[in-house]
Amino acid sequence: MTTNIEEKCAEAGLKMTGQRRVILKVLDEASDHPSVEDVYERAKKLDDSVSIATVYRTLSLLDELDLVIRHEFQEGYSRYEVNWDHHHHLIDLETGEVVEFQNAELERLKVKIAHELGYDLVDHRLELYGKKIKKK
Amino acid sequence: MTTNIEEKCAEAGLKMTGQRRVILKVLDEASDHPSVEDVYERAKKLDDSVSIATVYRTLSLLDELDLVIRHEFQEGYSRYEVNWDHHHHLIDLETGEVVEFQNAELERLKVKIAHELGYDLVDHRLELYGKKIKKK
DNA sequence: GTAGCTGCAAACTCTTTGCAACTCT
DNA sequence: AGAGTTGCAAAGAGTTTGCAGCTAC
Repeated sequence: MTTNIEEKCAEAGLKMTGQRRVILKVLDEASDHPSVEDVYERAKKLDDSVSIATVYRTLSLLDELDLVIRHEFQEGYSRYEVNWDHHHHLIDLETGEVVEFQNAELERLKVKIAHELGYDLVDHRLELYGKKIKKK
Repeated sequence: MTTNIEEKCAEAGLKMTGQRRVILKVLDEASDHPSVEDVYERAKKLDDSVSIATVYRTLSLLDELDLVIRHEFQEGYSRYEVNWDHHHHLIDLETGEVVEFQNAELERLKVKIAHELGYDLVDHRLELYGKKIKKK
């Protein structure tokens, strides 16, 4: 069984090596937002010939192809996720947990703001940083 | 003449050394979003005894005190600006130029989104990435 | 066959830190 | 006087890269 992302790599003309297949599988199955180190650790469990240099190179490639999104949540390193659907993130300042959300009003607003400034919107990021409301 | 930011440093109990005064002056006069290296270069012109280690240490301190905002515009390094007023950024993908903007509707929306997810909003960032609309 | 991919290790960039000397308050 | 601050250089973290060998197509 090939993953959707694997098909897109083939379309882009990438050779499907064993290491890439493993890295794509890890990304495909990740429900979180793994760091390069995370991807490397998970990939090694499936195939310990994978090196961290290949993980870096593969993630850079996937980022260029827009198959993956690179995040910098002010942590000093990058985290990645498969570019399935468009959404944003709320980072829990107490636990580091990342909550995903979408909001139609926001999508409309951001295009409007960019146009008012004289720009065509190409990309954007919204990150909310918050603390869980305590139940009384 | 003391800058506003210098007064706030005094309130926070920081010693006002010559190096700090120069770094604060550089930040106070910056109308852009300088990197650490930028701040260092500008400070050195005013007082070449300033070291880059002090620039790093000072900017970290100012960030903790919320007198300054640290940005990571997906460039692999940090950029800073004085925390005068709350606003967001549109980054021109062709020139790297950074345009600042504010939007009341957005402010309302972000609080609403956080609450719907069960969070109190502490901080947030919105970055738009776009290309200038060409005049015909 | 060959262009592209890999692991390894070295190199690179950005940032932090230990230390002895110095300086605001 | 003394705690805080500094420059320097070394170390640390994350990431990139040159190279020789390997592999998908």
